[in-house]
Amino acid sequence: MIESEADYLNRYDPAAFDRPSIAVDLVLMSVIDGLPAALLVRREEHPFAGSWALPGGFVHIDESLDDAARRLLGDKAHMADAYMEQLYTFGALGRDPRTRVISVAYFALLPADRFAAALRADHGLTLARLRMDEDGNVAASTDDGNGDTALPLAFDHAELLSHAIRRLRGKIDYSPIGFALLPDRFTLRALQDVHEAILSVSLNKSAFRRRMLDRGWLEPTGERVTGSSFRPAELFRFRPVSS
Amino acid sequence: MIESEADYLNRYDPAAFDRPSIAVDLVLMSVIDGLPAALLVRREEHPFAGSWALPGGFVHIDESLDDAARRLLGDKAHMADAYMEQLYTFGALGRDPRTRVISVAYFALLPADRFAAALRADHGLTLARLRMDEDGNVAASTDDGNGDTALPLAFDHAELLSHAIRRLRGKIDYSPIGFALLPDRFTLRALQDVHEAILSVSLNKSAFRRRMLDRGWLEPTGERVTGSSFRPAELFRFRPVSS
DNA sequence: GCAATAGTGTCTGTCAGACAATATAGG
DNA sequence: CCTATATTGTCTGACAGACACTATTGC
Repeated sequence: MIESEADYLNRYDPAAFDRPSIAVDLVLMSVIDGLPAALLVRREEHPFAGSWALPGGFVHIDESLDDAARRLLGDKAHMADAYMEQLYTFGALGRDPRTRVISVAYFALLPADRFAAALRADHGLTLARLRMDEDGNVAASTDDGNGDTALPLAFDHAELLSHAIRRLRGKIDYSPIGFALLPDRFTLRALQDVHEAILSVSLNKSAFRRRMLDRGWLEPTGERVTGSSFRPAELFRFRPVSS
Repeated sequence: MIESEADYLNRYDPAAFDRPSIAVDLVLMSVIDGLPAALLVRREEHPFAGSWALPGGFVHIDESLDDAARRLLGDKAHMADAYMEQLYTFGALGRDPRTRVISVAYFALLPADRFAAALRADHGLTLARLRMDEDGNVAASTDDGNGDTALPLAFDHAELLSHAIRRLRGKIDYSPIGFALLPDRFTLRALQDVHEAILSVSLNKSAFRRRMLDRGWLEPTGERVTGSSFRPAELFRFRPVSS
C-alpha cells in the first residue's frame, strides 16, 4: 500500500505530533522465605502518595530500552547485572493521571543474598512479599515486625507484578531461569523451594530431582552443606550449556 | 527511595526531554498453502525503499496501545476485529535511521479466507510466505508465478516476524489460538495442517485427534464436508468455554 | 540409638507416538 | 469393487506422582 499522506508527514516531522513519554519499570524479583518477593519504593508525592511503586524512570533519547533497564538496575538496585527480560508494555490512557506515559516493564531475577544486599545499600527500598490469588490478582505485603501488612500499589503496578509472576510461572519449568534466583552453589532442596514458591504448589521430591537431573543443567560439585545436624545435602552448580 | 530531583522534574515537565516516537507494527498472520504467512507493504521511499515492511503507524496521544493496534488493523487490513495480542517492544537505537522510534509489535491471527479478502481489498498488500531456519531467522518470499521470490525486509522487521512465529509456536499447543487461523467450521485435518505449518513438523494423526478432542474445545457439528470423492470429514466448531 | 533430612527404588496412571484396522464417499 | 481419505483401536515407551525405603550427619 502507498503510504498515506498523514503517515508520510508523521514520519518526517514527528515533532508535529504530541508524543507520549516512555518509561521503563523494573520488577526486581527474588524468592524470600518461601514467597515470591519484589523491591518497591514508597511514593511520597501525589499521585498515589503513600502507595508503593516499582522502581523506574524515563527512557533517554540516546539509549535503547534494554540499556535503560540496565541503567535503572544500577541506579535503583545498585547492581551491575542480573538476569533481565522484557515483560510487557503498558499503554492505557489513564494509567498515569498526570500525563501520557507508556511503560515498558522489565523483570529481573536476583538471588536472595543480592536482594538482601540491595535492601541494605538503599533504605528507600522495601521488601514486598507477593501473593497471587486464583484470578491472577497480586497483593503485596511486608513484614513490619507485627506480622503481615498490606502495601497498596501505585498506578497499574499490581498488573505489572501479575504479568511478572505469570511469566515466571510459565517459564520456570522448561527454562533455566530459576537458577537466577539461587546463589552459585545450591542444594536440590533449595531449587525445589524456589520452584514451589513461584508456582505456589508443593512438588513431589523424587520426581522433581529426577526431572532436574535429567535436564542436564546441574553439575554436582562434590561439596556438601556444612553445619547441619542431619545428613548434609550435596551442592550443585548450574551448567549453562546442555548440548 | 525518595524520588530524585531529576526524576521529579522529568515527571512534571516531560516536555523538557526529547522523547522517542511510539509506533505500533502489526504482524498479520495466517496459514496459506501449508506455510505461515504475513501481510507486508512495499516501501517506495528511503530508507529501505524497495524492501517490504510490516504495516504500522504512530500511536496517537489520545489512544491506548491496544486501540492503536485495532485502529491500524482496520486501516491496513480492512477488518473490524481479529484475535490480537501484544508481542514485544523494539527499542534499539538505530532501528529507524531517520529518528528514534520505539515500536510496539502486535500480532493478529486471521483465517485464510479473511486474509484473502484483505488482499483483494487492498492491492498495496503483499502476501508473504514465512520460513524460519534452525537459528530462528525468518525469510519472507512470495509466489510471483515463476516460483518463490525472496522479499527483503525493512528495518528490524525480520526480527518482529521471528518473535511472532516463536510466540505462536509456544502457544499453539496449549492455548486455543490456533482456531483463530481457521474458519468457523473446519475439519480435524485442517486443524492439524495449521498446527503442522506453524510448528513446521509433521504430527501423528491419531494422537493429534485424541489430544484435540480431549481438550474439550471442539464441538461436532454433525455436518460433513461435501464434494469429496472419498469419505467426507466431519466439520467441527470451536467451543470457547471448556469448564 | 534417635531425630531429621538427603537421596533412591518401585509401582502405577496418563499420555503421546507408531501403526494397523475399519469406515465411507464417489465412481 | 476400487481409490482415497476419515476415523478408530491397540500396543508400547516415556515420564510424572505417590510413597516407601535406605543413607548419613550430629548428638
